[in-house]
Amino acid sequence: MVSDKQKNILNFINIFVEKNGYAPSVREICTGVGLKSTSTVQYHIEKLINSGYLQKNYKKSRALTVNSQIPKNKIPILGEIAAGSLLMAEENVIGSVNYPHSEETTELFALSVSGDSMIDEGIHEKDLVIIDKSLQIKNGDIGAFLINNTEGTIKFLRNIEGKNYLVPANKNYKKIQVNENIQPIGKVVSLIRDM
Amino acid sequence: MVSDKQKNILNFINIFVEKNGYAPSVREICTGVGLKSTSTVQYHIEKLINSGYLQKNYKKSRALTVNSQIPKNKIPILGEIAAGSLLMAEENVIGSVNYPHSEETTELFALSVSGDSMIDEGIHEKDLVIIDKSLQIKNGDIGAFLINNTEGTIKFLRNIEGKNYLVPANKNYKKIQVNENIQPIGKVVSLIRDM
DNA sequence: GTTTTATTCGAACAAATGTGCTAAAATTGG
DNA sequence: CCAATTTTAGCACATTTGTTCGAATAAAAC
Repeated sequence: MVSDKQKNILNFINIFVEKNGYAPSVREICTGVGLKSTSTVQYHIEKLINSGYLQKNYKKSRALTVNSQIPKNKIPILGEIAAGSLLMAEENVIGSVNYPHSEETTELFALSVSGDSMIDEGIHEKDLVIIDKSLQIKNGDIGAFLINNTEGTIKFLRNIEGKNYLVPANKNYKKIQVNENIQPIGKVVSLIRDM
Repeated sequence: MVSDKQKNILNFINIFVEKNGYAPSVREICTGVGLKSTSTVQYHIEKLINSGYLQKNYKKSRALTVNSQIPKNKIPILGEIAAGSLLMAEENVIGSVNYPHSEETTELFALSVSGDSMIDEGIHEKDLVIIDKSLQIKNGDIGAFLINNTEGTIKFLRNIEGKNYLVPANKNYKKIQVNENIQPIGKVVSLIRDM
């Protein structure tokens, strides 16, 4: 539907807006994407508008607005960690959430908490925990783990007498020694609860 | 430093950008704030630039950018609720945080939790609670309250035998009957914890 | 190869827009 | 009331900018 040149132009506009805070003029797009005629750019702009990627305001300068596809700062919410598939499979994405900090979102995802094994730490069922896959889980940290390639869980990681354990924050649950069936996913860096 | 008219103009630009996605022209500002001369607007724009509130690009149209004080979707974090001043005084804003939902932010603010009176609800010290001032606190809700115009606190609101109480979620604290010294601020709608 | 379609160019025009200058009016400070 | 400062206005000008038209070129379809 949209040609490479048009994607190119859309991309240029996006970058320009992000950098300058306002949209480029037709002529700035010209030089930006290597075209010599303003009407060529007009031609592509019209296509992009018809395809729903852009909006403009007749005869007003720098009045292009990009129909934002994916809002910034949003990270996927994963429902349950499906068997086998190690995370992030698009099928598992049940929504997205803004995350307060950090611009880079690739290593982050949110997991909806199930169960009450961390209740004493104030982590409730249905809370969203933000997990950073790039951060290693260290002794004393709360981390997300994958058990038997099936079940995702949030627990403390504690080293007791030289051995690593997943330790719940709930007297009704027991700690589990880390073995080959337990795979670390990432560190829990934040918690969001809606009420 | 900046006059009322200048604040007026800044506000107009902000609203315009939010609504249209691009900045207003000098003449649009003219009619927008009720001025008849473009040079008057120029005059104020220059002041705003010198004061650090605006930026512009010489001879480019609609190239005004507001030096965003509070980024979009970000809501102010209030440290402590100062005596007398009912909220939102700029002096009290110690930071800002993204909030996952809702575009409208005027009625929202975040409060850093102090104390452990709600620990059994999993609300910890230093957690951020998001408060919606426009939502009435109903029986059973967790709300933010102002006590003696001095101290801000998070508690359950519970109606017991026809009387309203602020009820903590911690056995070591006692419930307080709502009286004229207790003023509701808003409903707690979310919680954010960084770890 | 021919036709059709998509893309590009160049130039010119009109409108939108930022800017500069001077002077009047309003406000403030004494 | 007078002087200084701030604010406003009006107008003219140069530039930026979106738009239009016609034609040339390139790519795709037949």
